Order: sequence, then structure tokens, then C-alpha cells
Amino acid sequence: MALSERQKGILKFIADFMRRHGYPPTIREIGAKVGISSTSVVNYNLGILEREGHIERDREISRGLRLPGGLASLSDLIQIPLCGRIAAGDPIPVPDDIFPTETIELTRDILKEEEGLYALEVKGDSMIDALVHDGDIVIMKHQNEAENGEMVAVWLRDRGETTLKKIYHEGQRIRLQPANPLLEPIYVHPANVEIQGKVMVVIRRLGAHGERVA
Amino acid sequence: MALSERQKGILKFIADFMRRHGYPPTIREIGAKVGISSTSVVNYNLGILEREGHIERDREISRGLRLPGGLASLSDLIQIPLCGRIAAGDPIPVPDDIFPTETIELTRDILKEEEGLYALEVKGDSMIDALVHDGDIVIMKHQNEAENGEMVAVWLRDRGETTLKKIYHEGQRIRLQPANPLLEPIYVHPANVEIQGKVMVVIRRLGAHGERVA
DNA sequence: TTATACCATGAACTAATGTTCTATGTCAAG
DNA sequence: CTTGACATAGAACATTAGTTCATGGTATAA
Repeated sequence: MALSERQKGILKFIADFMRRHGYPPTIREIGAKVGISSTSVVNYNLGILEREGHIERDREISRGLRLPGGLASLSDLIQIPLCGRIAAGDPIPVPDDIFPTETIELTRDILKEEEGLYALEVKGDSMIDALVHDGDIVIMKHQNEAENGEMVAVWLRDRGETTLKKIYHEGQRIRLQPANPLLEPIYVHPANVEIQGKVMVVIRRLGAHGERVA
Repeated sequence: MALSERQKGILKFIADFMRRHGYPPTIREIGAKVGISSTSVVNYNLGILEREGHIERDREISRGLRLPGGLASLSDLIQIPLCGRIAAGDPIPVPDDIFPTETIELTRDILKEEEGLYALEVKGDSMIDALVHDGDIVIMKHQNEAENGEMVAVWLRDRGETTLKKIYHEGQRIRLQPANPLLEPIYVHPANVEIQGKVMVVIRRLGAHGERVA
């Protein structure tokens, strides 16, 4: 059943309160915030929220509240070294080369932790056909091989440039398919490509004026 | 100063308890577990843990405990309701309409917390010229006006569709500029556009085969 | 020894907090 | 109109849970 405005408010307040305090609110604290003078009414609504599965309660225990998936899961962050910038034509740096001065933090539900992850900031629009914009941050996993369909950074020896494409091994040639379905693939000889890593995540931050936030 | 075994035990128990219950233990619960019969001793040791910076306490509040590193790191995270999917032609849903069943979590260094944030999953490649791919998650801020250069979701009344573009007010007309610099802008009459919100972040997760991870 | 800081006990006290009960109003179904 | 489910208020009650205090062991240093 749908929740009333009041119940949504309670739920939101509980989440807020827990984030701010690290422990759940009391019935009276909830009532004060949501505008309920009676503890029994709050109790009543909490009962409904529990029945509907939005919270869990431990009876006769002060602040005996819990948001089921809510806050327990959040504690997991992974840190990824930010290894600088890449521009058109640059080879992708190997993460060991550079000392990571900065790190990016992501929650595990965006990217699960693995070996060999590192982040790069993209300069310029040379990878626009991979739907990667100037200023985007790409998170790569270092690897020298790739399965069909993976989005990888490849170094093209003859052109002397790096590009982001979906890769398909097709017998004697390799097909490099842009992420943009409107664009045509290019075909190259396997000896000509050097796989630098796999693209795991792309993050684009847009500031007040459509530019990247520093 | 170094902690006594007892104090380490208390700290460990608090962390355990919080993970299991979602709220902190009482003084008596701590005492029972660590083998302290007196509440005042627990209180005394909690005082030390607080002084040493291992916990934070809110006085005269039941279960008024907090682990600064542990759950306090929650405050570095913001939660954004995931309000469903959009496809070509859909109007952008207003976040109040739906009750957020799911949330996306981001660290504050990717996006600072503000009012009116909500997330949408993009279905289909209709926004490819905004460099937004099928399966991408866009995080929007609800607003009805926009400054020049902001990337916004606009509802075009005459076409009956939503599009993501950079917006520029140019006197009697509005220029909608694709994020892809290779593409041409479109020009529309102000009465024809309805600004739905500003794009704050775009996140693209690529799984093992270049597809979105579920 | 004597002082002093540290660690512990148990009990008493008080404030915080969950529970329950009675009463009221609304609204849709019968 | 009556009934019953739902939503709410207010107050009394019963526990839970934090605080304080008087007391007494250890140590280690003067």
C-alpha cells in the first residue's frame, strides 16, 4: 500500500537523522519534526512503516529502529588513484608509473573493488565518439587482453594514438566499435593494437555552467 | 595514549553491535558484553574513549554514541533517490511524484549535497548527442530556470519530447547546443521550452562485456 | 609512608523513551 | 443511518538507560 505524506516524511527524517547523528531518533524526536504531538501516533505510523517493510523495529528498546538496506550498506567505499590526464594521442599511463597524488572515492554499488583500478581525467574531445567528453573521469582496469564487447583503451601503433572503443575479435582482424551507435567501426590488424585497459566507469560532473567542477 | 584491553573490547563491541542492530548499544549492554557489572565503569571508559577520539557521545541521550570513522563516514555520502527510467519522448518525472524505492550513493567530492537532486536511468540511445548512453545514470537537480551554458533537460512542447542540451538564451530565441561539439545546435522559441532540471552528473557503468552492470 | 592517578563496584537518582488506553473525527461501505 | 477501518490527540504508565556519588582496590612516584 502507498505511504501517506506523513509516513514518507517520517522515513526521510529517520534517514536524515541517522546520517547526522549515527543513531536513530526517538519517537518524540520524530513527532517533533513531522508535527505530531502524540507519541502514540508516531508509534502507530512506525507500525505501518514496519508492516510495509520500510523500517525494522526492536520493541521496548530506545531508538530501536533500523532502515533495512539503508545505512548498514553505505560504509563501503573504494579508493581509486587518480593518475593524471590523458589527451588525444597520449598513451594511457600505466598506474605504477606515477605516484597517485589524488584519489577518487566511489561506493561499491557503482564499482566493485578489484585489482588494477585507476582513474584518468580526459582532456579534450578526442574521445567524443566513445561518448566521453572533455573533463570526464574514466575509471580503468589495467589489463592487456579483452573479451569481445568490452570497452577498452587501445593504443594504435600505426596512428600513434589511443582510442576508446568496444573491441571485437573477428578472425584475422579486430573490429573497434564506437560506443555511439551512429558511428562506423574501424577494422585493424591485431599486431597493430595494444590493449591498455578496460573502461569500467565513466563519470561526468557538470557544474553551474555545464563545465566540469574543479 | 594506548587503550586498555577492556577499552579495545568496548570499541569492538560497539562496532559489532552497530553493524548488527543499526543503532548503538546502551551502557548496560556494553557492560554485559565486556564483563563490567557497573554502568559507571562503562561510562568511565566511554569517557576515555571519547577523550581519545575513538567515539563521540551525546550526553543524556540514550544510545548517544557514534564511531567517527565508521558510521560517521556516512556523512561523506549523499543519497539520491533513483526515480526510475526515462526514454525518448518521456517527460522527466518530478521527484515528488514517486516514492524513491532505490537510492544511489555518491561521495561528496563527486557531487555536493543540494536540494532537489534525483537520479534517472536512461533507456535507449535517444540522448546520444548529449553523450548520454543507454543505461547511463543521470543525476538531475530539479529547477525551472537555467543559466547560459548549463546542461539541462528541456521539454519541447511542439515535438513532445525531452532532450538534454546546453542552453543559451539569445534574445528572442533559445539555442540548444548538443554536448557533442560536432553536432549543430537547434534554435527554439522560449515559449516552446520547458526546463525540467539541470544535469549534475552522468555515470556510466560498464560491465565485463561493455554492457551496464545490473 | 603518603599522596595521587587510575580502575572498578554498587546503589540511588533522574531523565529519556517506549507502551497503552481512552476519546475524537473522517470517510467509505453496507 | 450505522458500522468499521483508519488517522489522530492526550495523558498516564512502565521501563530503559544515562548520571552521580560514596567507596575501595591497585599501582607508581615522591
